[in-house]
Amino acid sequence: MEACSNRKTLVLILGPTGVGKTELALRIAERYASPVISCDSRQVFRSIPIGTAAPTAGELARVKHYFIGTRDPEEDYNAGQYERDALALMEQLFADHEVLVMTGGSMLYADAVCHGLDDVPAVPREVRAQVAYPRQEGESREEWLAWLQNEVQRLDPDYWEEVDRSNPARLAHCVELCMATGRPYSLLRTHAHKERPFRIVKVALERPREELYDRINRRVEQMIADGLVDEARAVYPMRRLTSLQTVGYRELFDYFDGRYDLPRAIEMIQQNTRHYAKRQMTWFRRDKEIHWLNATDDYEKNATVIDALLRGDSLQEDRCQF
RNA sequence: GGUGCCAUAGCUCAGUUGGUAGAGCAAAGGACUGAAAAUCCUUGUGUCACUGGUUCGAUUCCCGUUGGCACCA
Repeated sequence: MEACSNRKTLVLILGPTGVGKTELALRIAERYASPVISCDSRQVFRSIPIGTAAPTAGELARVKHYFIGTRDPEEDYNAGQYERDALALMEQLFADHEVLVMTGGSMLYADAVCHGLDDVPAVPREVRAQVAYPRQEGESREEWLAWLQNEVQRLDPDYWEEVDRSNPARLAHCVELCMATGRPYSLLRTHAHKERPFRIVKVALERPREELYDRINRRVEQMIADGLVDEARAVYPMRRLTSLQTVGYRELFDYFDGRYDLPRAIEMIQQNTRHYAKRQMTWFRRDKEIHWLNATDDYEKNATVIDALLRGDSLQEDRCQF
């Protein structure tokens, strides 16, 4: 334990959307006099606070937050950028904090902070435009997928052996990087886990499926009552942007386009949010570093567990290697 | 009241010339290294409304019952 002289600790509060992360994070942050560092790929953008369930003005006033509404939806933002931004920020903050609280549901962003992504160059927008669907007027999804498959086979046969060949997002990313660098993407994929100069304690909230889904359904109703439709209408002209490929907006864009009526759009938002929560649970379940907390327990009980984890007297958690 | 049509998965429906059934959607499980609230993969849940008959065997054919729809009164 004395080998672990560096006690700087990041407390990462994870869990599916709607489980109750925000309130727990605020209280833990207050308890440790830490700001809250958001780990959310959509709350970073301004103009879309309602649909992304961003912290409210009241919550933002309670505790200093980072990465909430700090980017323009027009910007390309991604997990790699977030890794750099978050680490730079934490380096500063650790100068006068022993404990920092981070929370959010963006799985890849959390992994990027915990062990880093491979070092890959940024892909110029022109290259992305060449690969993006549709490549020309009238191209079908099938044609695009077939083209991506061909390109990956040609440019990166090794990656072809391991990719999910029916997943256009994966294939397109490979093609973009091959085109941008002139080398196979698989050479960049080392999956080396970077070491961080601080300790990481990961907790995640869980609650019974039925209860979670009920909270999600009700939260969507509340978002509508809070003005989500107007918020979506305001960003409708930018609907093609990556930042707006987001649950709560796509469905309303379809409603604006006359694909279905508002009640149907609301049902779709609820359903897609449930799907999203399910994917998050699948991801987090696999992460053996996570300590699970019952979201239905009271705050005091969960805070006590977190205190214990921070003291390092947990079963196996003291994985500090400094 | 009469006649006709319908009743099959959570929903919408297909189907079995008699050998206990399958699609879409919902749902569940999974994958995941720069769009990750994205993207993709896998899985089929059933007293085939109820009762009786014919039959080796009925979800399928026949009688009746119940419920729904339509038309006629």
